[in-house]
Amino acid sequence: MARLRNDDKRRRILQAAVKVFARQGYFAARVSEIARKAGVADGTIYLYFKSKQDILVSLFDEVMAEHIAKARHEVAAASGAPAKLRAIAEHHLRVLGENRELAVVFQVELRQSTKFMERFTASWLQDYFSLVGLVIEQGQREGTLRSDLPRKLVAKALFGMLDEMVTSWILSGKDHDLPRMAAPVVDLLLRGARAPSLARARPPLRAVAPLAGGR
Amino acid sequence: MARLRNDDKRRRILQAAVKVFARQGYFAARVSEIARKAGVADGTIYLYFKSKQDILVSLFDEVMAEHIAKARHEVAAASGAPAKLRAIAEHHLRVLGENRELAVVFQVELRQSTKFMERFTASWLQDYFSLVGLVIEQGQREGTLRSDLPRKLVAKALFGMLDEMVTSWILSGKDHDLPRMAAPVVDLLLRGARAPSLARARPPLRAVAPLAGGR
Amino acid sequence: MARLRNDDKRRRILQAAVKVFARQGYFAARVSEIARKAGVADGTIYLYFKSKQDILVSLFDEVMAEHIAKARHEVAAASGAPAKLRAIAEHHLRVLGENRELAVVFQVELRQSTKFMERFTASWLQDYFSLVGLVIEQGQREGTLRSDLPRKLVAKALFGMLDEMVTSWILSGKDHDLPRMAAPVVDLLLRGARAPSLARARPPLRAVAPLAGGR
Amino acid sequence: MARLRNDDKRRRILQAAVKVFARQGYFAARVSEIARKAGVADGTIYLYFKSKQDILVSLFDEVMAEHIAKARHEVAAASGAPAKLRAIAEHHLRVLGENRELAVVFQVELRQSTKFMERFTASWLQDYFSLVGLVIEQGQREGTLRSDLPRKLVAKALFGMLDEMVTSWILSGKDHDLPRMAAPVVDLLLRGARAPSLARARPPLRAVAPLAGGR
DNA sequence: GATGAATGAGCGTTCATTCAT
DNA sequence: GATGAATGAACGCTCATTCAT
Repeated sequence: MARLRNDDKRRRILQAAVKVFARQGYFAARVSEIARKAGVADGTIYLYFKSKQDILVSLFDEVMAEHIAKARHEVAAASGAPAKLRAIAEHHLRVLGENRELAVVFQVELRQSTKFMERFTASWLQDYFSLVGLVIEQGQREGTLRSDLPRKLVAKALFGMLDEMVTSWILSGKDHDLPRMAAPVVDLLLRGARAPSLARARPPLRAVAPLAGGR
Repeated sequence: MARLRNDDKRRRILQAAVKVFARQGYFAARVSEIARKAGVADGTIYLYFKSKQDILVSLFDEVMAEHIAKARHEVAAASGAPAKLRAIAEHHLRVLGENRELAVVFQVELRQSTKFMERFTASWLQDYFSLVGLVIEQGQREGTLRSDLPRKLVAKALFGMLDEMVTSWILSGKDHDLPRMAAPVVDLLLRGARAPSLARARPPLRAVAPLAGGR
Repeated sequence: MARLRNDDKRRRILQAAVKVFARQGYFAARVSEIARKAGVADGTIYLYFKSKQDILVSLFDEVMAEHIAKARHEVAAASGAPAKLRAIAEHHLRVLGENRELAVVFQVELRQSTKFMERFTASWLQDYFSLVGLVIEQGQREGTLRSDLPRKLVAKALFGMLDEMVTSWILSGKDHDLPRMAAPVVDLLLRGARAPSLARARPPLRAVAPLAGGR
Repeated sequence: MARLRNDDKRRRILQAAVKVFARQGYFAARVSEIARKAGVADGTIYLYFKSKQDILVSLFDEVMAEHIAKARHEVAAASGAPAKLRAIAEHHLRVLGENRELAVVFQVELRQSTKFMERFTASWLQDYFSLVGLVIEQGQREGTLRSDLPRKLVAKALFGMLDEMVTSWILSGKDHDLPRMAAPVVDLLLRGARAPSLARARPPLRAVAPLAGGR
């Protein structure tokens, strides 16, 4: 019971923090404004979090814990490495595309310092990379992906491409559908930009939908 | 003469700022420490820059102005879209790979706020994207790149991949050679990750050198 | 209770401010010294006042609010315009004569800028002038004051005379009794400096041109 | 020759200072702005004045030196104490009424601190008071002024009345003619505010106690 | 004499955090 | 547990003054 009430208060603080961090940026954000928005006293924040920074870190950890599990699940449900990569990309863009404020916090505020980024990298990003790595390995075994691919590099490349799509989407201010971009990104990653040589008789390519906006 | 002395002082301030921003982060950086490192009085900073933030913005603008010109030059010197893309990637990684502190400032500190990022995006990144866009267009005309490529998306993808390589390199703390990664990144972008289908008789791929390090 | 503590703290800050402003002048006064003298932390000042200037303005407003009421009361208690004018003068000199530090703040520090003075003039001084104006009007009706007096000018003159007495007293450094001067000042104002001529058959007074505007 | 050029520069600095002090107030005034307005370099100011404060003090001293002499002259030219008092009042109001900026500096900026005021009081104001004192003494001898007048108090009263007229005029923002007020002020001082009683057989005046102190 | 670039001391104010209630 | 009044360390920036040219 007390547990429930506490959890509720903690959640309200985190939700308020997302809004405030997104709007003002981490440094300009005032703990007292988070408290006001969460409907608690300033001091109460410190019953649930060690410090202002701990709010940001907790935010990140809890959102990640939730989504990394879901991502693994979706990957497992897809069959074939290409489909699994598409699932990863879709999940990545869907999670951030559904909540612009959260996306701002993840794309901008979490990258305030090498300290934060190292932490981010050491925990969640390694999981992300190894998930992609496993998918690639499987693709290589099943023959759908080139066997000479440097796996870590591909993982970083995929993350980098998607990350840029998200950042671009945030800054564009436009409201086009972010997850829609998963398909063309993965398509580019899989097929590459190079024109097929004539000798290879290829069917005409399905045109990729023109992309809205941006950055 | 006076010109020289001023320029020298301004440059020393900017150089000191790179070091201090890289080490402490923009917010934690103290103007007085930049002054100390530059060998000038605190007040002197304000003869050359309007504010602390103006130091960061000027840093960015001046470094960009210098390198964007060089990049165009190198692109012009390369022949064929694939080689031009490689030139872009190499330039990107070389500039940041040569000066880790500058790279930290560009990868981390400049992304402190949506304000900064919007500025960055509106100026330099658009140039970057349109440069890549032109190269792709040329590649499509000359038949080396797929004609159905969404140009803006490819530009963003390339930037995102390289950006992630730089960030990864910074955070890894290791000292492998960043520009070396230009080739495999562009190779992946051009050829894609997908295995060639058997029907297409392809020569064995040159193995990409295993990538060092990290993140 | 909390009310008491707050009021007490606020009062202590104002009292400390009077001392510090009087001794150092408003500009040279340090907020941290006011805090130290009031026995609170620097930041506490800003729980009660918006800014350093707000301390000065509040000081003025609160002292005025208190004394203007008392002055009206004393005026009401006196009978006849001459006695009422004497009451005003006595009150004026008594209030400032009782607290030299407060007098310094009122005579010197509050006149730092046209901004402050305009504020002062617009609020309290208008009240002062209209109080005197009413008394003069009454005196004219009851026949104790000349009917051709320009009321506003007399009000300004009385204020100016008393104001100079206070300033003079402050700067003299001596400790004679300020309120004692109310009688001779009012006597001079009432009777004038001119010697009575024994047989003076006086021509009717030329009316003084009505005075434009003012303050 | 050099003398001439210097004097010109010095004068230009003082003229610029009047404008800047009047507009911004002494503390907010920037030495560099005075320099700019005077058409000289910042450093040049310090060839003519010891400090920012010295500009203000010099301003005051030089304007006073000029006008006090003129005032004495005008007093000498008038015959009879009442006319002499009128001459003083007219001079006072004319000098300040002719140059609103100078008036602002004298009424407001010069009263920034007890330091300044003590200086002002010790020099020029004593001259003012003794000039008035002599006139009163003469009036008493010639029988035009009451023989029981406390001379110093009358001098202060006259100054206070005129001072308030000037301040009032500055703050009113209106542009009525200041010197015009000399006559009614002196008339009030001479005749007093009391209505003449027709058949008043007056008892001899109770002497006012001699006033202590200074200024 | 004149310049103006350089100096560096100095301070109002904010706000994360604490702790008595 | 919850409160919110109180704390006090911390710092970007200004500007009167100097002095090398």
